[in-house]
Amino acid sequence: MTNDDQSIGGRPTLKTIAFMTGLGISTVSQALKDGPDISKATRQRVQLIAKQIGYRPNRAGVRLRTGKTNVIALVLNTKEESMELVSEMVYGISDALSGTSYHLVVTPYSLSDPMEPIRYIVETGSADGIIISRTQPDDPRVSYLMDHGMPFATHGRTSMGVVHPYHDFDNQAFALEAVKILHGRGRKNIALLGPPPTLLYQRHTRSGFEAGLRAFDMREYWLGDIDTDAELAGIIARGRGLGQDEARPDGIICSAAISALAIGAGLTERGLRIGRDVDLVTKESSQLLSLMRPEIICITENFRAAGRDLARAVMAWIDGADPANFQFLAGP
Amino acid sequence: MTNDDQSIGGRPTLKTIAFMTGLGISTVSQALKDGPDISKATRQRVQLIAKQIGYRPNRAGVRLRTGKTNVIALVLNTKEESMELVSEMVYGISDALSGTSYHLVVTPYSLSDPMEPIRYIVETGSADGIIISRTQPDDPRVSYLMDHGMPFATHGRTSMGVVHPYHDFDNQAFALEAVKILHGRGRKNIALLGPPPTLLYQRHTRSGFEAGLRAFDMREYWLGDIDTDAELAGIIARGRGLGQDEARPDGIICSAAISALAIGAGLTERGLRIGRDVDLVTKESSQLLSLMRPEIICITENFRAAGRDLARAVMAWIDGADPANFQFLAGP
DNA sequence: TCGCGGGCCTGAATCGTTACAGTAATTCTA
DNA sequence: TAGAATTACTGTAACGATTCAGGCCCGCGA
Repeated sequence: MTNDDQSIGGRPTLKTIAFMTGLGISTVSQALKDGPDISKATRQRVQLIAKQIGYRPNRAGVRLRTGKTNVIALVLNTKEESMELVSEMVYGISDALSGTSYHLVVTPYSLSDPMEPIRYIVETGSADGIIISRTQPDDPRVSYLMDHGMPFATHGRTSMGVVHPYHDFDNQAFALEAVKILHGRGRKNIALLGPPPTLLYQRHTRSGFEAGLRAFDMREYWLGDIDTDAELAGIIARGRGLGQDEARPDGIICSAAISALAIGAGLTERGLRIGRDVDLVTKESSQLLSLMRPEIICITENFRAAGRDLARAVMAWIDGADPANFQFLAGP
Repeated sequence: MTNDDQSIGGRPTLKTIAFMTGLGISTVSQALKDGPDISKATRQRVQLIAKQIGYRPNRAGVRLRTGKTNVIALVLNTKEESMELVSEMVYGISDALSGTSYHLVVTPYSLSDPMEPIRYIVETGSADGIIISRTQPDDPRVSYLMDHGMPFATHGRTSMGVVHPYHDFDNQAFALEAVKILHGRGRKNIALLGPPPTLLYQRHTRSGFEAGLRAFDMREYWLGDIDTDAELAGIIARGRGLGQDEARPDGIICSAAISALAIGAGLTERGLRIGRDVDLVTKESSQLLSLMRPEIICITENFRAAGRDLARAVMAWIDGADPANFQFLAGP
């Protein structure tokens, strides 16, 4: 015999409530989830007691029996993710998860293989849904997750003809808007420091940028083979180089706050004044940049909202909703 | 009868291995953890097969049976935590956790009550250990966790006469060093923008600051009732105010990068040049600040290392190690 | 009055794991 | 060589939850 002594301590279980109400364990279980076979009176009685004693279902028990983990996993890359993204995304997700039974597990990976954490989660069934970032146009993680029937949502879109939830910033609109702003300030010769070509939003950015140039009859200053994922030192050097170039750009559009800072630092070193000699337009996700460097023009990307959308999308998919209904494109 | 058909699909369990080896389930369980009652030959055989088929213990099963969750919880405040801290701490912890059976659950709270998430975790037993930040001199979370026998580690120290693991940046040494640097640059009249007095490291910072002033025969410019937790707008305004003050400081020491930026912005607005009219020394945790404002003098605080230390400390405590052995003070 | 269908509740089986009390077979002791 | 001790392994009972096949009782129709 084990602990039949329900009066003493420990965390309440169904057994505790069963003992208190004089009902059977299975009755209590059903009553708590408003099963139709249980009389209304009993349901209310059970639920009242449960609330009184602060009953909370044991996650391990539920998970073992049903396979439901009540966990959402956020998979991040240790190296390449910006600090704002990590922090804000975590908060956004937690926000959406608060009040639900879900917990947030963060699973970073430093290894070169982005599939590894995904495979681990699927194989060990350690989450009900996954949120991934740095989405690629043809992302093997997406096909893998689809194949294995694991609900997920991506930060950024794919171009694989697969329908899945995503939240994406409208980088095309951003780039177009940025060009427009520069045009409004009389700029003509524009450089673009965009994301690396492995990420789909590079194409969106590029496309918006080019559309803008055409619309306003401006020309591109080609920055060369450099992107926002490059080493900061390299970006600074590039900025320095621009300072010496006769044909230097008079406007620069940048897809990441930190890269804007870096290229700006390089320009400043060479005596170019931002906001006068050159205009700098960038995305930023906190008010930090615009507050501290008002001469840099900022367009806000809200990672917290992204986290919220993604978490809600994954939960909905888990609950059987149509993933097609959870594709968000956030305007600048 | 249920699925006795171990040959088909699904994730391998002890039962699978038992079937394959012809042994009993409990034998397999023991063999996998090198139980002394099992012959060496059998142990090796079982372990070989387990490796071959990629057996991983079911977390829910273990958790239900043993109560061990294999989870470390990181509890953060949504509002007050800096983005670098969140991001870097998460990575540091993950770093320490990788290769172990632990998962990291992040539990932010936006409510005013810092005890709430702590209570939740303890009451529902949803983690084996907890990492908390923004530690106060007399922190109710610490007493609660001690009382309930839940292993934890704090970012920052307490002054409660309770022995527990912590990782703290040596803010006393930082402040002293900062004063020394300012002295080396010929500064005399120093202001301190420190943390709020509710946090213990305010005292450490203050003490190092005052020791430095005494050692180098410098004097303090009293900033008034303002700290690094203040609204940015307020800090900027304070910086602006300094620009108009005849007796203004010629050196400012700041405990947070973002506040340094803010006060710097205020100073700049009033035409004071940082690095010439005033020197600004601050802590920073990423290279971001040096990029934004190279004229600000930076001393690095490494949150990633903090996360690593804290995670290791908690795991060790869970394993029964003496918490007194895991108190880290990181030099500037 | 008999039978039958609801309404309301319960017991048993199960998820994967571990702890513990056995149980054979073998070896050792006297 | 009988009995004790050791070795190597196994069955059972939990941990807490859910599911499902009953079971009992009552009322209603024939």
